[in-house]
Amino acid sequence: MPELAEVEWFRKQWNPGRGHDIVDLSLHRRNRVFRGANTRELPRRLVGEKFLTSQARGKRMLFEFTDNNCLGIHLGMTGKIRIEPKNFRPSKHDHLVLYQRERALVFTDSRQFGRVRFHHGDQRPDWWKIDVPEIISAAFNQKFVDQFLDRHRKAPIKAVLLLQSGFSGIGNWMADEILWRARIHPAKHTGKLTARERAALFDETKFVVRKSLETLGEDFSDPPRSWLIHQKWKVDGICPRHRTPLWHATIGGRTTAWCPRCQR
DNA sequence: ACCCCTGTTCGGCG
DNA sequence: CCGCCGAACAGGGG
Repeated sequence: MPELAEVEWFRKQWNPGRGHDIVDLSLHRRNRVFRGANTRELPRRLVGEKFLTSQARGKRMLFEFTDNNCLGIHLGMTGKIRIEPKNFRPSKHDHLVLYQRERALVFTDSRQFGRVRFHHGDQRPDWWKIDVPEIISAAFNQKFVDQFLDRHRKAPIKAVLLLQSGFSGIGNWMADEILWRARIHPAKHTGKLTARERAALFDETKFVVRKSLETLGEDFSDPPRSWLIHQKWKVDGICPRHRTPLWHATIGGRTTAWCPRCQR
């Protein structure tokens, strides 16, 4: 389920463990979620250290520990983060468990499209340095969006909204929500967007992200009832504006829902 | 059985 | 070299 707002909520689930030592650790080092990670060094370095803090960038999360250790976690399609009691016994898909004296911090992912990275050193790891402006930041402005759209003129706008190098943290449902609000057909090629459409796209991206963080990101509560997300997966989904039946197609490689009346 | 999936990466192709 | 597209990854649910 995770796009930027859900990622933000999952990240906070480990907050009760901040300031407490890791006293033991469980992982299955051959699992695909650890691809590229040094799974011998990870337990050796982390046990005995204190979990300090965490942050998110788009769909990526960074968890920081004492002695210059950090974990990067990406949730992929089915990744989840949660807290369990200190005597928790991991099952098949609980790939990483950090045990503290009072609780266990668990990362689970049935499909293993997610990923766990580990880094030790006083510099931030290269995979965290990637410098894409967060959508809620001032650096994500109309100029940045226009330049990004210009670099991808031949692609359908739906596909461009899914590119993490420009729209950091946007995924399939947020992309559809933004296009519906901005009244842009998802298959429209980016180079054909008018200046008015580009401005709407920028405004609605900011709006959808901000409102999603206030609801899903805060306490996992639903976004407003008037949003497209509540209709897009229904067989008989309708446009929340005027009840026109939604259309569905694969655009940009992903299932897409839109209103044929609002979005042309 | 068969088809679907809120993500990313890689190889082929134009 | 750039950028677009489809396939692959893996497992659970309808």
